[in-house]
Amino acid sequence: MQHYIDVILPIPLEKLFTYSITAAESEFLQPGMRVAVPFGKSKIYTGLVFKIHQQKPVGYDAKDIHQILDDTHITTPTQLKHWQWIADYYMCTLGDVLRAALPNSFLLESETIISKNPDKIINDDHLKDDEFLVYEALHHQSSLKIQDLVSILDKKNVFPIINSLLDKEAIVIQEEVYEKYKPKLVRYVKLNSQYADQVKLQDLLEELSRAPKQRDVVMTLFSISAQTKKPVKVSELSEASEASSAIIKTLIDKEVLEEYHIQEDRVGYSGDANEDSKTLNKYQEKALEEIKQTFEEHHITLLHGVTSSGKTEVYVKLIEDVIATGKQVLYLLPEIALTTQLVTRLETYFGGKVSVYHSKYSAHERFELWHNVLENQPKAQIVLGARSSIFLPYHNLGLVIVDEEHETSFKQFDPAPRYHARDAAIVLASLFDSKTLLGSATPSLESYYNVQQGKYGLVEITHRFNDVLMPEIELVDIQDKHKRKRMTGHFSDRLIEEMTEALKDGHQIILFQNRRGFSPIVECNTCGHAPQCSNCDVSLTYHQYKNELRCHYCGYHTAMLKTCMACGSVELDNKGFGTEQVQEEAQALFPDHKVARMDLDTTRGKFGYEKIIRAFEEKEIDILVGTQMLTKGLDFRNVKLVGIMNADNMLNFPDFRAHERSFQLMLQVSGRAGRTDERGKVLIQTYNPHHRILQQVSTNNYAEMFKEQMDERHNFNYPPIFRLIKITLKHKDFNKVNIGAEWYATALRQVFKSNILGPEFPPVSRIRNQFHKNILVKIPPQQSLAKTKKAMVKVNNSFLSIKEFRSVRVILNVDNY
DNA sequence: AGCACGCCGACT
DNA sequence: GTCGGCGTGCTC
Repeated sequence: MQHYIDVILPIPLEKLFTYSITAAESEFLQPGMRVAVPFGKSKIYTGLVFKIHQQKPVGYDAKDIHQILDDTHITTPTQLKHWQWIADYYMCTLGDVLRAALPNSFLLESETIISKNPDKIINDDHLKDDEFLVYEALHHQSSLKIQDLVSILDKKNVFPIINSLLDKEAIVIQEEVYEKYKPKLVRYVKLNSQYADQVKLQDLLEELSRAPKQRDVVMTLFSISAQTKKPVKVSELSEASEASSAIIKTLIDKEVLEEYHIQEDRVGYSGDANEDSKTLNKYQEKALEEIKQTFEEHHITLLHGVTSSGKTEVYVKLIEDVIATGKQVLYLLPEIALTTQLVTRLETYFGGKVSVYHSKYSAHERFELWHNVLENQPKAQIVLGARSSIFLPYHNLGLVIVDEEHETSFKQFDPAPRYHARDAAIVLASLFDSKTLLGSATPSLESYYNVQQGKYGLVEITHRFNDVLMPEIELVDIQDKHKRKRMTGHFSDRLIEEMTEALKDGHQIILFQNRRGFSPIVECNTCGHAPQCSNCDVSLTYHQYKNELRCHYCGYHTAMLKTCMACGSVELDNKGFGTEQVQEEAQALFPDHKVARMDLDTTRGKFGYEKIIRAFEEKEIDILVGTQMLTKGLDFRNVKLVGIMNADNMLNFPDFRAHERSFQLMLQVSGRAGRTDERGKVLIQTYNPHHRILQQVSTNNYAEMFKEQMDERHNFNYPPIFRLIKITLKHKDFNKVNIGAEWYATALRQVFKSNILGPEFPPVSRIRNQFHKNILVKIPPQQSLAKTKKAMVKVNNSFLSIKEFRSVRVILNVDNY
């Protein structure tokens, strides 16, 4: 009996690949193990065993596998089911999912190793110049890699030379696979245990007073370990105390310090005492009870708690319950919120049971966490992670928490799989037959809609922790201020007043300026009106090259207006202002105070973000100017005032979710104000203080916002009523994209009629020399998703079978919002 | 996706 | 004459 395996390869091909294995191998192999397999003429890839069977493939001979790479499966059957769901739902291949899911160090690729043919002596005369160079180099070095050849020959394509050398039997080549992972040992120091005793410690310090450098080192060690409550690395200590390694070595030799090694294990938390979780206040207590109740009837519950209501403590209680039963917990957060206080907070409650998974972590760290989860180790019982942590090999997941559920960064846009981590996490939980808790102060419309539809349970917390009042929100009409010449740059007199006041009392200020989109929208300087598309609920975008206004959704366009449609003014403006300008102006207004900026530019470095946060917490910064980054998971105690510089450019953003996003963003920023005893204040500057969303923000009226926005979504057939799939065509040839997109859209229209929008150029139509064009498929609520996708795949296949279009890249993005 | 094969222009 | 551009087709 012949045995075969179907293997997932990390390439975007629809098919699985079948290899033949021996009977012994079939005994040993299980789905979820990795194998190295030959692929194509010369490559060896790492593949994952998907299925073991005895069906001989028709039409080709299966190759033998190269090697088995694992002793036990590294993925679980549930995980493979989940991946299959992701591949189906988000219209990508299992290979795409595999590549996103496995830490890089699992996916070894082969490397070609070139060495001399020992059985043959070649006369140099028979070699051409390039060949001679290579052969010559092999005299000095026994083996060479492709990269080495490239640099020796200074040529890109070295394969012809390798081939001719092979023909002449001068060399042999070999494909080698490397295990990339090596455990890493790090040197740590601690005070020798004999000095745990206070008296002995006193004596030691006394003794060291004659060796000031050594004394410094010991003192620094104290302060570091007091601050971080973590083991201290030798490197850290020597850097912080500016002591040479010789001094530290002396101390170790004198047995003052003790040296030890730890296998570097991610950011494993090693502080000892776990703090007991906090007692809940009555609102939290009630919420907790309600969550447990709703879990009786629903698999998913939405926790809608105002900012600073202490949702985290409620999560902590739920997590405690679940881990007591020995199950695992996944706590999903937007990437950026992970770098902050929250991690530390959970670590103080759960200590070594928390593991963090996050794209900033190295391949090694991910590799280790993977194993810890797979082996169901206690230290990975709670995984705190960004979106990619949904791919880990959970065993018995008991609870999934998705915090800041409304965050759009849960959706991956590029590359495939273009999954939404919240939605994929819900599916994951259901595969374990366990519960999901979504948390947000400003839930996404889709989740709240699901509550309304009875799919999710709902629990609300309407009081802030310690009964701190919600900040007072004031709208400042800057159109009026402009008219009355009460503006200094972008600052209204009201804002300056409040800022002066806050600074006088030693409070801190946050100024929020959302970075505007790439293509500017047009705004009337007199009335603030921005022209809207007549078919879609979005603002039109100004396109300089044609001097026209366009809608990016339906393609509607019109010549650039000469006068404002609302008030007739000729002062139409399309200039934006960003955080940098705000920072400059704020500094000029308050020269005696420290103003800092937090946006993509200033947080680029590895710890840039933490540095600014730290500085702000330590009150080294009085005024912090920033973008949306400010809204995520930060807990500043001393902020009294939040200023939103211009609410309009958020509201007028050309996206059907602009209003929802603005509402969420503004409430989230507002939540940064007044977190302790004093009531905070929020000033929102706008040209349009009567805008419904601004009214709803100022009264914190989520229900009304939800209702009105849902009406809009109903009227314009947008999610969550309709579903969306975006198709992007890319090619470096402008015409090809144009003609191709037209063909594609026409083909789709034959099936879906008017539910196809576009093709339309995106705001940035050329990226990296590739032209882009978008088609939007709207899927009515009654229409089967599976059938829709099937029909789309069919269109896609016929498209790609047309010769001229074969080179056009097609990207399918399901739920592209 | 890679990567080889194959067919045309511009240079040592 | 070759080097190398990228169109085309294939990978178990």
